[in-house]
Amino acid sequence: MNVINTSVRRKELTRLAAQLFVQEGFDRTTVRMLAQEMGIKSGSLFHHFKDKQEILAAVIEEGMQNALTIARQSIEHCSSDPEARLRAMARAHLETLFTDRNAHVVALFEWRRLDPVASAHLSHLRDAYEALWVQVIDDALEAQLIRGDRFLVSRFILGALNWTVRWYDPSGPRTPDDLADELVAMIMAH
Amino acid sequence: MNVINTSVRRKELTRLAAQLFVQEGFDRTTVRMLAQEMGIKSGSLFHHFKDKQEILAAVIEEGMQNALTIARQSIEHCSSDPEARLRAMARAHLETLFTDRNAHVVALFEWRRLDPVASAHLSHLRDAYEALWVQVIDDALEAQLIRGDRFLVSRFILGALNWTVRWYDPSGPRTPDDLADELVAMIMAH
DNA sequence: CACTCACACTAGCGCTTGCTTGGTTATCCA
DNA sequence: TGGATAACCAAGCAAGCGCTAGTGTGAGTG
Repeated sequence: MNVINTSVRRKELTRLAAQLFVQEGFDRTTVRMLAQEMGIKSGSLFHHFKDKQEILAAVIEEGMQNALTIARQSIEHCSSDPEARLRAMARAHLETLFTDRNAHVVALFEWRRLDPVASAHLSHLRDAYEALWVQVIDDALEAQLIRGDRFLVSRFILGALNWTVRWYDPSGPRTPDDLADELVAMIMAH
Repeated sequence: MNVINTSVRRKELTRLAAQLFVQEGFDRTTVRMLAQEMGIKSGSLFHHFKDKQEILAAVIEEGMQNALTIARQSIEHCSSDPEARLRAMARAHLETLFTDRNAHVVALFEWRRLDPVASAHLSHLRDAYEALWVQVIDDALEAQLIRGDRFLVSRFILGALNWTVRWYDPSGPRTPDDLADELVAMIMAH
């Protein structure tokens, strides 16, 4: 009954749960469905997670940790040029969004199903992630790469990026990097 | 048991349902909760709607019809200048999004709960609405007001606009029109 | 060998769900 | 005045829900 996914088994179960949560939505996913997908009986599920809520928290935490790691790496291995950093951040966002799609869709659309304790805990991770964005956007604004109110600009950019999960088709001709570059080009003041 | 909201009573019930669906989500909203909010008993609810699904469809249809009406009016009462049209469209989108917020949040986030029949029917309304957008964006692209791929640009813009329901605070200092203007300014190529 | 412990099972409890039934009341037009 | 009709209610059914209790088992450890 851990807060974070220690065992390999639990990590795998979390991955399967994420898939079902995306497919059916958290509320419609029953513990019996989860158990079947995991190849066990519904009672056995509660050996790994203390309740259904904890499965949701595990899914979201897993996704957030990955996103944070990748975003930090992208920024570090990147020149200090504001445009390059903005592009790198957008690429990293979309990359995590689609390599780890299930977890992120759950994080975006099932957040409100978290109980207050888990929500408070995970909010810190989300804030840390958004802080990375704010800094990159601030730099871009200062360099006059883009224009506008820093609060609104960051919301619009994140909105446009997050909404991609609703329409983007990974099997289509466009790569996530294409999307990122196109978005940056669209908002840049030449 | 109508497809569209004919009676005044049903329209009012639909409005109340929309509010609850936003507050709790469709799945977590029970027919007993709905009935209580409407001031009737849960059984009586099925005199107005044949099942829970139909309530959802009524909510979404109501919101879509309103959005279409307002968007069409905005475009008509507007100069043919591409920038003015783009701005008008963004304003209309945000205006409906916040005057009729509940219905639109439901449409955006509970669409997948519709049964296939209702979904097919309502898809036509949604397509008609998006067609308005595509035309305005095409004009803006042709006038070189904005740059980029028409498909991606329209997705990004709608994404940024739709995502506002997740963070915008109507009691704050910014009006929906402020948001629309800021977004248009952000993506315009000066 | 005895012991622990992770993991799984069976069985089912207590409760909530969407929805139905059969009957009552208020309204309105012929 | 009478009869249709819309709107409502009390009661409850069948199914499904999250979760618990108690048990079995096979692998690793002293």
